[in-house]
Amino acid sequence: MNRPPVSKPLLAAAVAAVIRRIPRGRVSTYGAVAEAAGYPRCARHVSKVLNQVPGLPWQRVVGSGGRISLRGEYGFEQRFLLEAEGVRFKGRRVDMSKYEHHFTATRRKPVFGKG
DNA sequence: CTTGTGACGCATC
DNA sequence: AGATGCGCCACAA
Repeated sequence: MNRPPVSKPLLAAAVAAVIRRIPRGRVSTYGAVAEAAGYPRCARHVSKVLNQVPGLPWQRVVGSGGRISLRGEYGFEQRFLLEAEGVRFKGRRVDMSKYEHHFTATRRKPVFGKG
């Protein structure tokens, strides 16, 4: 199933909003952020948003499996910032079993009862 | 229109 | 576990 081309501003806003929901000391992945923002398979765009939108907790977005995608100095910077907020690593990867943040499913339908 | 590129992700060797 | 290939998606040349 194809999807029409994404709208840049909408994607940027949605993705940025999702990234802002990642709590301190937690991480998410490019793919998961894209999906939670409503743009599955747009992982590559997430990195672009991280680049263009200032003030985001950019260090909390890592590659699948907890890998640091950034190369060189920026890679060290990201790891440093994450460890500074308590995220532990297993080798070169974030220990995702402990630190991956799972977004609460976007609720599209009304909920009855206590909701 | 074709080709190359990227803070991606998954399958395969 | 590390290296490669290929699909993905938008953009620049």
